[in-house]
Amino acid sequence: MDLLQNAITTISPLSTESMDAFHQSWKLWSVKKDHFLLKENTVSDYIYFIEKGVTRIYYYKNGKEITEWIALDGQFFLSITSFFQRIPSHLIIQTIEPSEVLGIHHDDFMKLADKYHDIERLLRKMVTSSLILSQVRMDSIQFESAQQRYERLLQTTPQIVQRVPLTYIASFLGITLETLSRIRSQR
Amino acid sequence: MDLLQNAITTISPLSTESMDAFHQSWKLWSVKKDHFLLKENTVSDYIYFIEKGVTRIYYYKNGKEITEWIALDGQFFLSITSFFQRIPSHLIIQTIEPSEVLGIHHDDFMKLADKYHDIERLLRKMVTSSLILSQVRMDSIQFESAQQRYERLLQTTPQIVQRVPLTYIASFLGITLETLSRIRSQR
DNA sequence: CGTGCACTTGATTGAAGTCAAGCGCTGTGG
DNA sequence: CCACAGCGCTTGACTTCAATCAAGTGCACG
Repeated sequence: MDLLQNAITTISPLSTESMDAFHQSWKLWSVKKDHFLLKENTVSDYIYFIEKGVTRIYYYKNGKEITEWIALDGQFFLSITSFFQRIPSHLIIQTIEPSEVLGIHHDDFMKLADKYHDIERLLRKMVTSSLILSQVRMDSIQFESAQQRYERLLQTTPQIVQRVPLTYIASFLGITLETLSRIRSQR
Repeated sequence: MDLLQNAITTISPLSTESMDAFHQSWKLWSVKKDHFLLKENTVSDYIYFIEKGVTRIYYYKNGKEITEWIALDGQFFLSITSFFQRIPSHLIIQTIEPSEVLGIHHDDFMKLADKYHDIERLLRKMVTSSLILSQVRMDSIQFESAQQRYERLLQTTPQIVQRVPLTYIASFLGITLETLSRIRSQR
């Protein structure tokens, strides 16, 4: 759990009391490759944190898989709309390596945020950084070429290419597998 | 100020004490058409709320104006990255009608969020809905055709077309003026 | 040993961008 | 009070980036 506690403190430090209460609310799952953490059309009750392993978040759009996010160790991930709006998610969350995954239930998180001001602040900061990330990603999708997006990925998270099949990476970058293949070949 | 108070209560109700303190921290500006609320390369200190009028948020990308957002009466707007990260913004905020604009300073908002738990919660909910909006918009840019994006705009905010020049709308939709013109002609 | 998955390569297509010209208001200076 | 400059928008010709469709290669593992 050290990795999680460390991640939390980096975002927004908690008092000992809050941290204790918060910390205890996380559950741990050790799952194998290709395990489903969230199935289609169910309400996503958890914010997850991946201690070890890789997961991808994807959904079906006109019969095709769209990878929305790939989370490597040390990252939080969730279905934003489902978790916050409490509506069934079209998203599917699946591990793509054997993984150690922590999760906190929506209701527990909200009760704690209500009880402890500093947990509410932590949540706000988590959402804020997610929002900033979302803006950066939108800009990337709108204005960068396929090539530039791939190169940005190589710079920010080079290990992703070693651990995740190209099909998922292509979809995550918003391009087809073929286009990604061509980009990779010409360098 | 009623419109603002109402908007706040809809997002997350505040206690009388919090609402009083919060309410008093907003300043009002009455500005004419084409007034700059935020200039390039300055830190954006305010979250704004438009009581009456229209503003657009834009920036320069390779010498071209990119309209990132258009805010009509009753909406909040801000430079997300600049406000939260306290870094100079490449964004420019300009009114495009004579407008009544309210704003709260970053430091005031943060002090209040620190002091009052329910104001922190309000801020969290504001950021959350902004995040959800950002996700929806990303999906739209990535998967919808120019035509579909225009039609979505017509459905969600039809008044925008009456009040905002097409150049800005095109840019807001992430398409060129020419493409928008062609879309509009064929119906 | 062969079936299928992960990826590559080639040919063709399509949506929207770019460049260029033109039209019709509107407002302002001679 | 007219003329013309410029803005807001339209229309046309051409280009481009990446998608789609279609084969094909090579490796992994059951």
